[in-house]
Amino acid sequence: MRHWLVKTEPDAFSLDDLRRESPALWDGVRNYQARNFLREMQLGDVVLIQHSSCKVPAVVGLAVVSELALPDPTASDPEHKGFDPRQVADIDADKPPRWVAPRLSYLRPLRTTLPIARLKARPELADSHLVRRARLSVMPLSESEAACIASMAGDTLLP
DNA sequence: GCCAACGTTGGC
DNA sequence: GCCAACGTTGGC
Repeated sequence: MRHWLVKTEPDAFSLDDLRRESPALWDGVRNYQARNFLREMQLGDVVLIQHSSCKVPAVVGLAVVSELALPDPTASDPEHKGFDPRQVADIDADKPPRWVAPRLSYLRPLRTTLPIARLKARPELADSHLVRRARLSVMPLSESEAACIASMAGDTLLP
């Protein structure tokens, strides 16, 4: 079982929104590295939800992968902001879909929410994607990184 | 295939 | 709202 971290803007879709709408399609990702990570997600993997672009950016809660990544329907919808005609071309050509979305099911809030500033201060996380890769919205956590976050949050990070 | 211009993300 | 750190686009 792997651990992942995903970012979401709470004004658009918060942890509470996920709780109300669980399970939810995690759509709208339009970055190739993030897309590759979405493809790697396995059923039962635990996903840390991080609020971004808000007053206190922080890891706030947990979800679990409840359906493997499927073609992101918002990418084939011309009415949608995330529309990408190449998605339609890929599907028509029987190629793997360019953009995908897994389904995530709400788990719980973290016992202690963890502001990004606190995470960035930890030497154990200095080499993590979170610290090293600006703007990446989907990333894996190593076991040791997950263990560090678990201990900071007073949470097992288990489903 | 290089790279300058441009657009976006997201912490601060 | 600023701006650094990116990723993408398109002319050449």
